[in-house]
Amino acid sequence: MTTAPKSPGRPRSSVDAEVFAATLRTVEELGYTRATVDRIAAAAGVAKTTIYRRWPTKGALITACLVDAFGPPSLAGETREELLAETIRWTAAKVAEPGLGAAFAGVFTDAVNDPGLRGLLSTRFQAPYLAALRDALGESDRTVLFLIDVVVGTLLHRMGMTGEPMADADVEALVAMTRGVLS
Amino acid sequence: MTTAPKSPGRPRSSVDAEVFAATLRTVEELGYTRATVDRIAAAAGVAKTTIYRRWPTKGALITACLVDAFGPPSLAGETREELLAETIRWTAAKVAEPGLGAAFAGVFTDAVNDPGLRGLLSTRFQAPYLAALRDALGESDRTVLFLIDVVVGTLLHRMGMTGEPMADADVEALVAMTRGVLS
DNA sequence: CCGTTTCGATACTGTGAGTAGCACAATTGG
DNA sequence: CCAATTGTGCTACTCACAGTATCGAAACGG
Repeated sequence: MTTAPKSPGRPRSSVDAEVFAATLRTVEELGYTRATVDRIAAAAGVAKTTIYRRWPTKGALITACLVDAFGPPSLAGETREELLAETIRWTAAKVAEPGLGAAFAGVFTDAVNDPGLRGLLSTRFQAPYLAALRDALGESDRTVLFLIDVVVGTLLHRMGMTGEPMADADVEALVAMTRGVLS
Repeated sequence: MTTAPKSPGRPRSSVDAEVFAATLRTVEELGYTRATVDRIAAAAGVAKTTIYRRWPTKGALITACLVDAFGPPSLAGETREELLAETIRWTAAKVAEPGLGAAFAGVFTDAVNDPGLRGLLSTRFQAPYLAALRDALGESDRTVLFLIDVVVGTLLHRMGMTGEPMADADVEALVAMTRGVLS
């Protein structure tokens, strides 16, 4: 049991899912910058203060939203090459989902000059995938981090420069290119 | 002669170089977000209004600063492989220069949700390199754009996630990985 | 009923981008 | 020398948004 039903007082209304959905909806509609916390709160039918009671900053909210939307790492594939290829395709598909890519790029953007958010993003979001991939591929942290830089960096750069997610043909080029990285 | 010495009135004081230097200095010292236009102006010994008279937005200022700092594309190398490798090393070195990487990542970040800035960055900064590389490598726009996404995306992702530029060994891994992309 | 905690609403602070207006400086042309 | 013109510094604004404070009301357990 992870739930501790011991706490007194009014329980939290379960609106996390609604807030996450409203976040992605708002980001998809207005972009990351114009998706203000006020607007997200309004879209979720919730007071802004409620959001700030659960997530200390906008970056933390978006990070939690990303963690929720990406879900646990799915590691499928017979060989290591196939596993890596499927992971890249899965990442590309996630980034292409409405709102997700923009939210990712936006929070990443914010993180560049915000060490706190950078740590949060690195710990809560990237770390699980790093560990899972390291074990599944049997590669060093350094190699896996390099692969993450390449795959995520490429996908986000495309998204950022064009406003559109990467086309399937280019995703396959990415798959082919990274094949030689595995030891 | 591109200069038209025909204009009446007080000439512009030549402070562009000083402003660019102050911009990089301030970004290096305080990071992109805290490098406000007020602070950059103060560091350059210039009034904020003077900056806004020359560059309409902060993004435009940083973009101009990047164009100035990166300079024209240097295309050296006997073979196409060597040319690409040298270009990647040159890009990595530029991104690693104090302030430049952070400025690049910051403006890229801003551009994600600002179509105007995205166009500016794409036209004034990326386009010349795209054209030069396309001609020098004899590859399609699509392939060169893919390579730019990979190289720049990877370097910026590393910079963004760690706060530090990519180490030489990893740059060489990037060089090796992209070797197979050329037709 | 009571203590505790959350919720919604409103109002607020703080920061930074970008603008307006003005007095003064530096030019060109007569 | 003088007028017209344009750039500069300065001060003072507007506006948007992140994040905070406060307070009455609501929802639980005991």
